[in-house]
Amino acid sequence: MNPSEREALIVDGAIGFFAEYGFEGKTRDLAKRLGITQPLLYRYFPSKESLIERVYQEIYLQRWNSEWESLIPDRNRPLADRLTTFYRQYARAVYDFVWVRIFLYSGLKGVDINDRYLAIIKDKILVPVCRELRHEHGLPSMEKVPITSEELELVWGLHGMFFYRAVRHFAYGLPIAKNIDRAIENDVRIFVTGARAIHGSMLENADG
Amino acid sequence: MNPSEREALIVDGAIGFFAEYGFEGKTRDLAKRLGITQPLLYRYFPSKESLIERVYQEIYLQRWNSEWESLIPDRNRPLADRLTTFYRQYARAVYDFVWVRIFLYSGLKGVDINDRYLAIIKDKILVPVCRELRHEHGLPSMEKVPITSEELELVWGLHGMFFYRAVRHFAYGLPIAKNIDRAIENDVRIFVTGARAIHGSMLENADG
DNA sequence: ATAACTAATTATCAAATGATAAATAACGGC
DNA sequence: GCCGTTATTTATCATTTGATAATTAGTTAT
Repeated sequence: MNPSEREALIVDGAIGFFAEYGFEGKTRDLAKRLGITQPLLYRYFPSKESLIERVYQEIYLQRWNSEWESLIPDRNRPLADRLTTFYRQYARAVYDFVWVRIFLYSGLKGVDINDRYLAIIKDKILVPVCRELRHEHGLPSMEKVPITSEELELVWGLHGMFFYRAVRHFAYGLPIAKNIDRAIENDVRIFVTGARAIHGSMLENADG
Repeated sequence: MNPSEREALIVDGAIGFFAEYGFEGKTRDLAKRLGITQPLLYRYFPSKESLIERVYQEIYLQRWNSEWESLIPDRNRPLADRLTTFYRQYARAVYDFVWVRIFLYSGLKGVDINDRYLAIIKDKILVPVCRELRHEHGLPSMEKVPITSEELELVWGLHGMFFYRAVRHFAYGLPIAKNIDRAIENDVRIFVTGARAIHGSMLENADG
């Protein structure tokens, strides 16, 4: 088999394998799953750790759509629409066995790539959503009144509704809503409606 | 040292150790952390797996308060109060490094104790919350119209806001709200307000 | 067809790891 | 203080595991 093809096969197999067993999964078991011998892995990757590193790259870099970053601030559309659209598309990217589990395993392991990834979520999605909520609710801009930890917590709440659904399903094997699109629509409606009711009072007695 | 004391020390140490490194953590490292030799572990537990089993017992059984099960249906108090009280108390029990991480590690590992635990969450808390919401919103009782997967998803949403906060903090090391009690109050207000807005329409076009 | 190259396998190493056996240290009762 | 009991340690085993070296098999160019 030609090298680039074989390499892709190994990486693909490694993603599924580590997603299932965690990064302590044994190279021999991975090789068996791939139908190759264990030393062959070392012709393509100098060490197990370097293969794992490659798995991170593959998993994280491929599933982010930079259009989302311009979708959130697009005031031509109602905010609820933008949020629903974003989370539905995001679901198509990350409501996935291997993604969710590798994200959890690597988080528990403390890999730095998670920090970078979550910083993107925060800076490119959550903070912009806060900005839109301020605008929506006629509250002072972030330049005038900086974002508070309580406000950020509010939007992490929406993200939590979304992400915990995946944890429930892919980590704990529980059933989730049959109609994901509708579930996401519900998440967003609850969030938008609820946020309207409390966002204002939040900024009055802010303590950071 | 007397045996029961030593055993408790080992279990305690094991909880913290496995929470940090996962269940693939090495018995020698655990022993070192405890200031004892590795074979001594085997005088108290016949195998590593049995020690892990013991860790599960300790973690899960100790942190459930059966009073919560009667708190949720107590119609003398406003539902929002009951929910806020429950989640604040629950936070005191489970917003904890070792609990959250062992819960995640064991979930990914597929240990059956998680199924049992989550079944309790569902049957003793979430379904009852649905029942209260039905009552609150003047909707038909669950005996007349059985709970739908969409409704259950709604209350899992609140749970997700709550639990993902812990994941963010203890798995990914991110900062969370300074004032946890207020954050929980916000979760509940968003949920109750939002649910009021969508719960009714949910039961009309229900498809299970 | 054969040489050159390289993909892949077999054989193997050294360290790590769960577990056990034998030896030692500590403690309590008399 | 001596003796039996047991908590604990030292020494060690058998496997497992990541990694490497040597060998074989398969492909391509001439």
